[in-house]
Amino acid sequence: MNLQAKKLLLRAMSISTKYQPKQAEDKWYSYWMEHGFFRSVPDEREPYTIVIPPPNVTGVLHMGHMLNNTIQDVLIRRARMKGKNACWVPGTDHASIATEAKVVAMLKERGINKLDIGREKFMEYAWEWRNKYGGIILEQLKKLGASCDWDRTRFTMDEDLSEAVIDTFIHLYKKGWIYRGVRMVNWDPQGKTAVSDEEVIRKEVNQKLYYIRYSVGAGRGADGEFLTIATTRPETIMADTAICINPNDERYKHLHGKKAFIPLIEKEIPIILDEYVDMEFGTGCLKVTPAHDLNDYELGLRHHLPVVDILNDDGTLNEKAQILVGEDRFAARKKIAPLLESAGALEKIEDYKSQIGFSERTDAVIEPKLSMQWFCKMPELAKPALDYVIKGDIKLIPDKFINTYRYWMENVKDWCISRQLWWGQRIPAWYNEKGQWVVAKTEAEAEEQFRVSGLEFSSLTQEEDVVDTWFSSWLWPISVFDGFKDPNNADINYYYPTNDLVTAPEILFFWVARMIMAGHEFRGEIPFRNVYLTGIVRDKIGRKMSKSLGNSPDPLDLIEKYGADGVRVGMLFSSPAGNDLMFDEKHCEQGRNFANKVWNAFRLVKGWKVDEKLENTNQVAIAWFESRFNQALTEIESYFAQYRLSDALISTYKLVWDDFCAWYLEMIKPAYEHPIDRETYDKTVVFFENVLKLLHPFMPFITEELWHDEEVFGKRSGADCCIVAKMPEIGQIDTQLLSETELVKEIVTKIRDIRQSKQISPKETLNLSVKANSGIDYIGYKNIITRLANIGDFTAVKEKIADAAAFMVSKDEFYVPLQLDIDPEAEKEKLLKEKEYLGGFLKSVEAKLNNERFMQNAKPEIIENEHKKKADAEAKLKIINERLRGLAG
RNA sequence: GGGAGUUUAGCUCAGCUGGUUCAGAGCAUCUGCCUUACAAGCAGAGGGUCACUGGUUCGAACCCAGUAACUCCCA
Repeated sequence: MNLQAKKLLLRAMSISTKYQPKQAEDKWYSYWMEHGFFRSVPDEREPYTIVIPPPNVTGVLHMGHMLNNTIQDVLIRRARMKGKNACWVPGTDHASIATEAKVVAMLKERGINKLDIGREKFMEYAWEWRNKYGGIILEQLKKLGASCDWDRTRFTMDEDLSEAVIDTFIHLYKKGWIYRGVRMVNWDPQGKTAVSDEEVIRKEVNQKLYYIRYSVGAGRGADGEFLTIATTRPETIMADTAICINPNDERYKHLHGKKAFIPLIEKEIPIILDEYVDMEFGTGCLKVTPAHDLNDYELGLRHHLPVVDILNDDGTLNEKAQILVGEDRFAARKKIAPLLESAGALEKIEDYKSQIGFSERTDAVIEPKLSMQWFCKMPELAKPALDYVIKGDIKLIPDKFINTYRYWMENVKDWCISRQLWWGQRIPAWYNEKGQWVVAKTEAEAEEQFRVSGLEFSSLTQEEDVVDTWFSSWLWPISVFDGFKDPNNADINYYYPTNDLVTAPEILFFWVARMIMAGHEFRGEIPFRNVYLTGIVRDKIGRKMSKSLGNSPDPLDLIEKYGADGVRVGMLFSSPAGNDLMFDEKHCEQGRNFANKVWNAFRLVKGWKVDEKLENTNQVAIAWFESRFNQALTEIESYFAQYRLSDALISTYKLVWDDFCAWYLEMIKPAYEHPIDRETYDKTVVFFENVLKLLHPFMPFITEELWHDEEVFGKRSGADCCIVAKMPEIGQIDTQLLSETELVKEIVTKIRDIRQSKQISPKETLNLSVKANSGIDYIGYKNIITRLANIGDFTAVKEKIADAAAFMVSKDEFYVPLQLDIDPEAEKEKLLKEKEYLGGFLKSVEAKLNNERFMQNAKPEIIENEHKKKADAEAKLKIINERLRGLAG
């Protein structure tokens, strides 16, 4: 049997050489749940609170959620282990448009039309849908290990939360900050609702620019006088109510005061003058369509033009268009071109690129449309919300977003809060038969108001519209703690303001800014202290990961493949705050490999047998790792304080893989089938426990799994879990020991290098001598060096040794006597190369020291350092010269 | 059109107040290894005009100005 086969057999018999995440994940997640470790109730400890950005109830977990929730879970687990009362509140958002669209689609499949069944029946179906599918995403979060307090799960349409929406609506209305009016809004013809400016996504699109002739003057047709306009929307010419030219445009001076005729329908419209018209664009003549363009609408207001709206709510042409009635706007656009052509009114068609608005939720092309909507005044809400961020009461991480935030808050427009949908909180306004209205919480209160103001009514009807989804989610940090219904309850007083909010920069204005406004308006304080803005998860070639592109891996598949811990580590490896993350599955693989490394390190320690009689020969290694651990811990704490999670993870990774596994465990590892002494073993077990704690926020499952190994850690009580273990605190750091050990590592590496280059097997024992010019006591590290480099004798000498491979570490000389011939020429070449380099270095240092201006301007410690560099280099040069002389002789 | 950001090794990114031999890490690559925890591993190695051009400075990846490319936000 060869070695490979033997090894495979051995593996099959003992515990697996590979970490198997699956069972551990299910087991420990249930265990944590059963023991209520995620549960938080107010107590005497300091609270640490995060409210989840509620994912859409229609949503399924995507990579953005993975990143976002991994970060939140790392923060919450860390806080928990630092002795805070950690509370992470989960929940979902009802997402008006998206959900209503799904339900409408579902009904359509069953042959049911929303309008036929009416509002109440529709809401029944919608609730049925959400009860069936609404929780999926939260279940998926559990697979990731999210340690949310599930008992606190909220939904933005829960009764209490909806009531808060209605109450705040009434509150703002009474303050005069909510009003109703006809305005140009962004109309989504597919969702058949208004959407806010923020929900419109502008994209550049290839279009056609149509040049259309309008005949001019009384004798139209006869003398053939016409003017030409350029438009991308020929199907709206029937809604034109004027032609506009720039009064300064010499080409059209003769048209002042004349009339033009819309082709096809031959409707007479005035030619008006306004400097708004860009003489350079198109022909310099602009068709004015107040009903279907925001700028035209404003132009129309200035010139008192009538408004002719030729579009239905679904984007088809209505009878006011006179022609193409019933056609969809895009179909009409295609069909009108030949009509114009045959009427001799189409001059030419050009290709043209321009920005068009699309609905964020339905991706339909947005139609500017005049309609009666509800608005919320923003300036007074925005002012304090801006101040909190400017003054630093709320920190944005990274702070580069402050500028963007400020710009938006200083240029904020009134918020269109009504939506022509059913799924959501219905606006509490009540109308009589004449269309007069009041705002009231209930019909009875509304009736009372009508009576008080002496208005007649026989029956009242409630406003059909619901409020914008964000009008409920802006209350989230308050409403999840019942802060509206019961403003002084124990929860809100304890948990609010929350600590950290982790979200995507895309919704900084949509959501974050408005939560700050709501926090100030309804509680007089900030809703959270820090906003951690994650990047967008992109694929390898920089495209945003999306379902429609099909470039996003299914997160659950990733978890299946690499384990939840592996995926969490993979997500965090390259995700500094605010920077987009170029996702590569390779990172998850690296995360999985890391878990496996920890697993195997544990197998090693677990396999050791203690011999109580043995003496501890590992004091130096133990002292070193202790210092190294504390040094790394200092670094990691500092990264966390700066929200540099990626750096914190990388530091942890290196501490565990390089320092603990590659160096420390190798330093103390007993020879095969040899026992270990009690003291070293016990210390190592403590180190391992500390390592597990440090790793836990990043890799909760494997750490919990190992934590409970009875053989190594003994039997633990049911509540003694890694998830609630106390995070290690920074202890003593022996800097001299640390720096000397770095030299020791260098010695070991150099010896390994000699073996590699001279083809000496690692199994062959070599001897080593040191001529320590620096005065460092290398013999004190004898145990470490002999074990790691397989050295037999290690002695200190006063003179150099002949017939030995030589190398230098710092300014100390090391000799490995070898039977082999040493090639003096190669040796000489190496030394000369080093000498040349050192010479150059020394020259540059001396140049600095001889530079008067450097000596005048540089800080004293810098100068001192240059002196030291000089002395070191000179010492080293001296040794090299001696050795060169030795070789020559 | 306005604003912000990015540009450092093949890839993803660090590099803080300008000052160590400062040009770094991980991944990938190459070489050698089944060495009794781990081949999902170990040992070693190579790899960069710090986008470009100027300036400030005793000294610049870092500060300033300009240029280019890319990204995002707003109109």
